[in-house]
Amino acid sequence: MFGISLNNRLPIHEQLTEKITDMVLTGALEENEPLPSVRELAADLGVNPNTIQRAYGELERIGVTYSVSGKGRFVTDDIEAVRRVKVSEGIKNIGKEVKELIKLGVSYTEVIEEVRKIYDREAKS
Amino acid sequence: MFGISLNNRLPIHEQLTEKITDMVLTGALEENEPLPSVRELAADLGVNPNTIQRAYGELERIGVTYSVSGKGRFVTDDIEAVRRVKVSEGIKNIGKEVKELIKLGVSYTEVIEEVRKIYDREAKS
Amino acid sequence: MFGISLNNRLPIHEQLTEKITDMVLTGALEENEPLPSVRELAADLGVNPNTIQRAYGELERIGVTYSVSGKGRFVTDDIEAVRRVKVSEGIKNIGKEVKELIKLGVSYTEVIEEVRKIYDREAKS
Amino acid sequence: MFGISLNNRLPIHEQLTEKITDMVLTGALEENEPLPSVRELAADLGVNPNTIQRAYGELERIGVTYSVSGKGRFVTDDIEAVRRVKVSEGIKNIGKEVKELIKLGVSYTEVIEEVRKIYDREAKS
DNA sequence: GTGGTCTAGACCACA
DNA sequence: GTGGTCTAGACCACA
Repeated sequence: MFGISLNNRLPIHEQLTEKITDMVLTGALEENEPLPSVRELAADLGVNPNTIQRAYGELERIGVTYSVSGKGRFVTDDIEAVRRVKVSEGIKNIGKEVKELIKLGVSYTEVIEEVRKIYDREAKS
Repeated sequence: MFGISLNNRLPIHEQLTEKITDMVLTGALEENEPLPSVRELAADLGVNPNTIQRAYGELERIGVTYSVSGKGRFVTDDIEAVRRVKVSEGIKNIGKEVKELIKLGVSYTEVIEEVRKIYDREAKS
Repeated sequence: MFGISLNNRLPIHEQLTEKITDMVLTGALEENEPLPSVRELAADLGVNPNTIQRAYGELERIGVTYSVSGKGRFVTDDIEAVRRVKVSEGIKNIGKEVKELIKLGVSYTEVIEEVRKIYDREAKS
Repeated sequence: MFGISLNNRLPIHEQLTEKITDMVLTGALEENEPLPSVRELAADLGVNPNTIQRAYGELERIGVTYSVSGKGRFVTDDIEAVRRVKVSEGIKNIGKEVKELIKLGVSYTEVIEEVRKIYDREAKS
């Protein structure tokens, strides 16, 4: 269903949260689209319902989904907002890493060079 | 002594490993300088000797320290090697983050702009 | 269960790490196969859980196993990678020994002859 | 004096034993040559006399030295015998490693190739 | 005294 | 129940 493989070292609930967020951001899940119920998804994935519950709770907390009582859970109607949050998180993380590299004596040019390489590689694929 | 605050969520042994690695890389600890003994540091930090032992074990595994039996532990005599490992780790991490941003539609120019900002800020301080 | 004899001079945790790595490489343990839980194996071997924990930690560090939180530990899904590491370690060790023999004046032909003998013996068995 | 650096992870007494054996085998120490006294060497190396005592004991046990009561310790008068022991030890070690590689599926030709490489490299230097 | 190993047992997050 | 972390404390080799 969700194509989630659980052999990772990350806690399952985090994997799920990440995966669903990813699907929302890539358009695999659309705005206001309903998500499977806790029980259904738990059965599908062969996972404890508590684990699904936890992932769904996190998704709601970070604004990826909303719930309508008695109806179920749905993808947010403002995916763009989620994207913005993710972008700013990513930039914050890069900031941390770059600071680390500065402390280690890596120059601006070297960092830029690395970033360029990645863009070249990814652009092709 | 080591100015280690243990209020983080990170396991104590990891905090210690990180802290000492940092001190080695910033020059606060010099090549071949002796580290406090397991028992001494444990007493200083109010922590169990096993926890120190574990951190010291990790430091040795990653090449930050070496131990001389019956004598104690010392900072590696090749700090530069540690630095190289840390740099390549940092670059790998940036790679991951940049890929993430590409997926989110952030352009090359925007990423570069962010990196430049950080360099400007850090260069001043 | 694991047929581990703990009468060696090697630390128990190292014996265990070695034994399990061996079982993985010889196919006695298959990819993604679950390992006994820390507590279970500790009881089986009459050894402290911490000692098992330590061995399991090493196995994870060297990529022989992975752990899924709340579920347990499993044999890596890429045994071939472990094999490659072990081969390169073995070759490095032979290198050291051969250098030693060269220093002692042993000729190329003599070393080769010894290697051939071992292959003959092992091929038969 | 003996050019021994003690920053290794090996116990000092083992380092000393190895170093002196090496000096005997390379001709740096000659047959029947006297060794420094325990006290003298301990002072020279800034090491506990017990440690020297222990190394000297091992050297005598493996036939590298002999002691004349009241006179001191001397290099064996049959260095060739020491060499033979070392050679057979080296061959035994290679045997172990080769067996390991056979278990890992490495072919005879590959091992030979590696040995040849090392000979080529060492022959030049 | 110094590090290395191990036992005994508690507590936590995760499932 | 399962792994991860930590405390408390013993014993050993090495110096």
